[in-house]
Amino acid sequence: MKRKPTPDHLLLDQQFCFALYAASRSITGLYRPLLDPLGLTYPQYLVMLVLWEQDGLTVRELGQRLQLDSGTLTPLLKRLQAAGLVDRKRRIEDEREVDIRLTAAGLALREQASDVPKCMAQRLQLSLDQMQTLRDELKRLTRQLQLSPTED
Amino acid sequence: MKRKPTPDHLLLDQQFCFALYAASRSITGLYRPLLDPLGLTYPQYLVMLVLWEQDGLTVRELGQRLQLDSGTLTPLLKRLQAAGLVDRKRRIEDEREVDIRLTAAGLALREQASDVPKCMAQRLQLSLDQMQTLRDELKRLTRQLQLSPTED
DNA sequence: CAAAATTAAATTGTGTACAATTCAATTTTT
DNA sequence: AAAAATTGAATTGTACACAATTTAATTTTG
Repeated sequence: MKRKPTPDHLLLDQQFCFALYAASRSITGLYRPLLDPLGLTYPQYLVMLVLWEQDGLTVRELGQRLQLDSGTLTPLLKRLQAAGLVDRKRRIEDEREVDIRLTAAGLALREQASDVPKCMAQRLQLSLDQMQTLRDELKRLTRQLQLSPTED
Repeated sequence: MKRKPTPDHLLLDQQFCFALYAASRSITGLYRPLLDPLGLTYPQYLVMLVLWEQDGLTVRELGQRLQLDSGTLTPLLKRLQAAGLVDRKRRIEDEREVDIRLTAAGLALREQASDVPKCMAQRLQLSLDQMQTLRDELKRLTRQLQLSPTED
């Protein structure tokens, strides 16, 4: 008695989601050798990108930007603080909120990070155009998912 | 004295990699309500997909397929074993290797999982064609990165 | 064939992710 | 204004990821 083979739609190689998951981890791995010298992990680098863009955000605002909650951000930010890259202090206007500010060292690190995107782009072997197209499709996808989380 | 603004290439919204990272986590979140009833996490679901496709792989072979190492797989597989979905035992031919086999319950779960891909596809709001195109681009990207990890 | 090298899992340690709860501060209601 | 509801971080607990080390088994070499 033969066993039914796996239907096509359950094959790993058919899964859009695995392709995404694998690509995401692959790329994080590609960042590692670039970020190690800066003393940053990839999620920490993302936090720094946001702060370089706009300093003095609260944990909540950082979370909105990066789609991460306080359970992830609080310990991550404490590590950035321990590394001397950010300061954390309660807002005077509202003591519930914690203000995250770059230190001088944190701001200075931006210069060192300045080459990272170019290095990555080279390693990715994608044209700028391909990269933008793919990026925008992914952004659209993410936006779509966040608008209608369970409906449809 | 004005501070230099962040150069464009360091803006979060410009980052291809953040788009990928955010999309990946978004989609994992979308799987959660579908997989919860099966008692699986998303990475556990991926392991099950591989085993449904080909039963009796070693930890190493599973790792190759999913790009995960034993540090991730060993505890994950122990949890699947604790859930009664797989058996783990040393190979007789080579006692270093651990053979992972579906239990009857593990095999039976495939029927329940059968609708998951269709549900996901619906929620993603992408045509089958768009999904395949995007998937194949991501696969190509991952393959590319694994071929030339640091060179170029 | 015994020592050295290699290999496969497991273990250890660090750092995310994220659900759920807690705690304190602020707003809203009554 | 006091009680109730809400909000923002932090905390707790579970589950990945992944580098690095350890352990045991097998191969390769001298």
